Amino acid sequence: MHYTELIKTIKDRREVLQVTQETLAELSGVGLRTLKQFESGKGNPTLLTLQKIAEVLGMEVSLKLKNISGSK
Amino acid sequence: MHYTELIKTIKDRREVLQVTQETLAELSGVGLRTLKQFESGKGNPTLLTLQKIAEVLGMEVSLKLKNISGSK
DNA sequence: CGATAAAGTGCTATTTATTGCTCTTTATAG
DNA sequence: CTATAAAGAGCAATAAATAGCACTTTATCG
Repeated sequence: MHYTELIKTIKDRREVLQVTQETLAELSGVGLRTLKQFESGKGNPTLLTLQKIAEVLGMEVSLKLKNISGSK
Repeated sequence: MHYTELIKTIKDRREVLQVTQETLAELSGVGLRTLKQFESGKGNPTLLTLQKIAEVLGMEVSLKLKNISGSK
């Protein structure tokens, strides 16, 4: 997943769950400023920050192989 | 994927490809020190750093939903 | 139009990641 | 045991992420 895709995934997921940035920030323990920066495409969050955000949204950060045609 | 799993995934993948930390650092543009810290479990890399490392190893960082029983 | 809620931005202090250098530790091979 | 290669770690400078505060922008509603 490209950088902008990751952002969109988080953003979309948050909107599906109808959670505001403010609420997500509180629930995840990530600063509101950090979350805003990230979602507006201006951040380079640490892995920990990304994991905390993903966790609240019922998601997880993972690493997967590219190019594997049989992966689906 | 939990934090230690992510590290292990990178480490294992690097060893499968028989690439040293030094080579991976050069190819990815990430500092050797940073890579060493990460693999030894002492880092909290930025998303960009993780992406650069994963890229060279033919992998990618992704976000996926948890709890979906039918995901496999 | 004005009011409200949510998102985005400038500024800035503090913390932390990144990096190179050097040194140590841990295999592995001769 | 010695030599070599790879990985790990202390130290320190620099760059960057985090975070709060206040302000602006945008969208929605009455």
